[in-house]
Amino acid sequence: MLRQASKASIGSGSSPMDEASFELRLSEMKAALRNKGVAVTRKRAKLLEVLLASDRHPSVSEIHEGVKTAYPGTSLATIYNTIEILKETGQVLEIEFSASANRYDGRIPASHPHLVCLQCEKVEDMDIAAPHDPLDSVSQVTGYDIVRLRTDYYGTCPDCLKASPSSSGGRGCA
Amino acid sequence: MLRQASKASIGSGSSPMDEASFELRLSEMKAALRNKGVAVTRKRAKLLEVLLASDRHPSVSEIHEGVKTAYPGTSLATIYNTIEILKETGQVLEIEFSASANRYDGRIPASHPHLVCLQCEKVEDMDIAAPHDPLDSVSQVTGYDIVRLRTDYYGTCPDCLKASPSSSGGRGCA
DNA sequence: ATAATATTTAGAATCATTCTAATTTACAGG
DNA sequence: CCTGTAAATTAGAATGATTCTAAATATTAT
Repeated sequence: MLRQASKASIGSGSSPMDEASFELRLSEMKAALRNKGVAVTRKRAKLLEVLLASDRHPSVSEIHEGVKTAYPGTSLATIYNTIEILKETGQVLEIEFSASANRYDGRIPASHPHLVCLQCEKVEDMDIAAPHDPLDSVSQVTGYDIVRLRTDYYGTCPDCLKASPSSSGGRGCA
Repeated sequence: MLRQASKASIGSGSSPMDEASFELRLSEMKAALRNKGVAVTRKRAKLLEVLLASDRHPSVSEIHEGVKTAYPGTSLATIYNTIEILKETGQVLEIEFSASANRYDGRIPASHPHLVCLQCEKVEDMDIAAPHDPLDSVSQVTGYDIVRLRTDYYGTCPDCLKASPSSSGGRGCA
């Protein structure tokens, strides 16, 4: 089972993630890497921590910045490499954008909807109950072997609405 | 109102679009351009036809190829320019990818779900009934001014399953 | 220690997209 | 019909995220 279907909590989720879940996810991710036969180096460990510590759904360069605070010489390529491995092991969810950098969710690597602010480019989890396992039903009805669902809501976040109640600005993503 | 909420037709939609709807959409798009004060030049008219004639959700270069059959000297920039105007007037839906070219839906410019084959990169409309106006309810619950929803299902299409029943291949989009 | 392997690196290459500055086209008023 | 102004179009350069490459470094098992 992926996510319970009726967790109807409300609104946008930007909780700082409690210690326990943090450590649990961290171990899961490390285990997944080891499982695949790749080493959990210090830089990779730091990358995982940066990824989990942020509630921003960080981009590769944001992660890079975070890792560099501990290991200044780290190359961007290392971040891209490791993210690639995490994708392969299903330990990170990639949220694609064509007009700006992709964003990554390491906390909840399974498909789930997000709220994307077109103005400030915030990306938040939207932990409203999703329909009722759309993946399965869509697979059955369409004949596709559905492996991933992307659902993103785009608009202006309450903060930006307060700041400038104008409508669409910023990024051109659909 | 955007789309009726219980049109529960089944599976993937790749109908060739009947003459009547084609002409109707074409006029709508042309009217929208004129309305904005931009001319419907021959190249732009051809672009609209190419966009509507294709059930592939074509990319900019596919559109470019189509326009070039009628106007060989057409520049890529013209396609990008016109697509940009269409986006501004809400006459085309952009389906973003970071690992490959964006795709465009001129037939149904409002937000709606698609099926994306990870192997052959087919993009189909998924005309299964969506929940029940998610945009409004999400706006109310989150405080966002939601203007656009992206819902895409990723997997392997029946054709590709037949050809090679292996699992995930191809593009790395989420 | 040593050899074999995996990791990391800097920088080059790629590719879709956007920008720029110049050229061409359309067209309104004489 | 001509002419001037604005819009449309163009080729090519610039951008920016991502991927690739080949060399350097670190790790591990023997």
